[in-house]
Amino acid sequence: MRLSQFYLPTLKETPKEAEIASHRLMLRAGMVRQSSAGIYTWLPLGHRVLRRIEQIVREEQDHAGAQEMLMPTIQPAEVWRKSGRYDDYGPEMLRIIDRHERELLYGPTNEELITEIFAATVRSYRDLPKMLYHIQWKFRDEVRPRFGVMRGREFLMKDCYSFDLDYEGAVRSYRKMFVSYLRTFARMGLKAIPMEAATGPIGGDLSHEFIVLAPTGESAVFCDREVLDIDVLSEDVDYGDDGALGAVIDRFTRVYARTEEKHVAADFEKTVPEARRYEGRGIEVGQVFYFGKKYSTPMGAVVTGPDGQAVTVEMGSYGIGVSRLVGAIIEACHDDNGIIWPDAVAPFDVEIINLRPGDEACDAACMEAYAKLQSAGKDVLYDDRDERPGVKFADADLIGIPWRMVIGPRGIKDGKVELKRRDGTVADEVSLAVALDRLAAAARG
RNA sequence: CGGGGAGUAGCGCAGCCUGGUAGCGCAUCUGCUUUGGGAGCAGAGGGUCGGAGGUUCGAAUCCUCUCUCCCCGACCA
Repeated sequence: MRLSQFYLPTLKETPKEAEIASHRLMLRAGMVRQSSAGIYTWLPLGHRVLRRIEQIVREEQDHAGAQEMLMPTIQPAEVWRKSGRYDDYGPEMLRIIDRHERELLYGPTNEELITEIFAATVRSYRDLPKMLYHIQWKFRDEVRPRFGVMRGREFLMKDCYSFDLDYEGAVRSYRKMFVSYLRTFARMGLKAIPMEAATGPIGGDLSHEFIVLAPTGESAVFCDREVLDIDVLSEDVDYGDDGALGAVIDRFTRVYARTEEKHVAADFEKTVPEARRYEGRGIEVGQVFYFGKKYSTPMGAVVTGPDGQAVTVEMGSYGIGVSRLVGAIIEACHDDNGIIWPDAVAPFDVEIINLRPGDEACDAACMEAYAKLQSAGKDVLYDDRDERPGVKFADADLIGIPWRMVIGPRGIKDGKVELKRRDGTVADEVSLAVALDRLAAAARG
């Protein structure tokens, strides 16, 4: 993509409503525009990141054995009456009346809908277990939306639902999702720590929140630093091996890691040596619940068991805040000049900066790099704008593409280009050919 | 929902107290000069002053009502 053609309305000054880093940077980098309180338009740069995050979530869900589907945003009130939540959910639920005076709502979550579909279509224990998910926009009419996309009213969420014949099966499903969440967040370059959680209005008795450590997070968290160093990506997980899943989960859950609500200072001090105590703040990016028959009973999700008897299925639900993750990643990955995207979610892999458009040697080198990187499968942003170098550097820092190739007249006469990582780990002057080789070899994350 | 604050050009703001017909910086457009970290000069365009009523010869400014947005708190992917 040529930057001169790209729809990227960056801002030099910060709109005054934005308080926290991710919100400021998303507005300044031209990723989103606010439409009304807690509702955002995703501009091309932001949309690219959203899609990449969504894709990682999708791949890990599929890998864990879940199947993707798509439920509507608008739901009938009727199914919520059946579960008893229509009145319980309160003013957070956006209620809608259509032209026939039918009561509808914009879905804040989908337990009712999926359970109804399941109940209507699945008859036998032979069809179990099942894990079904979708990635769809939700609406919760928050009293006070804030922090940009981190607490919006409209947000993109992946929600998965598991159906099992018995408790043991439900726990197996829970474990699969637990491990897939560990992998999902790790792939995005995040340290997301599972912490014991309260179950809230969704109900149930087994739940963990996944918390990304960030100083501007909404929850206070306390954990053993040991949990920060666990690597879940280097080993390949066999989702069919319940023992292996249990072992991974145990490594995380045996050490102290709790949010404020569950924190007990005396336990923390007793079980964690002082040097390993981490106290900070975090952002909740996912939560997993086991809730048994809370919905399957009222909604009639019943299958025939092996003995011919009717069995009410065991369920769980598993959410990831996809749009919130965009903000959470920025909170965890930025500096004073802008965003520092982890490779896996970056909107582009490489940015080429032409310091002197119109200069024959610079233009030729840039076009060569642009073409070769693209044919090597890289997403390339080429800053071919007729702007001064300072403007280009400032914008590049702001939008935070992981790799940067700077091509200017000073270097090009010695046959050199500058190759830099936005995170500061690489800054070299090398020949164009060497730079291209190194970028071609660079992992995308 | 309790408490606080703000709506004036795309963004950031001044003007309001003490009414007299809207201004600054950045951005945008044109031209020239510049070009390795947000350039300089010259010129130009752009505003129902959130909205509705009222007071007045006259309202961005005073009064009443209203809408929207933000911040702190309580609640939440």
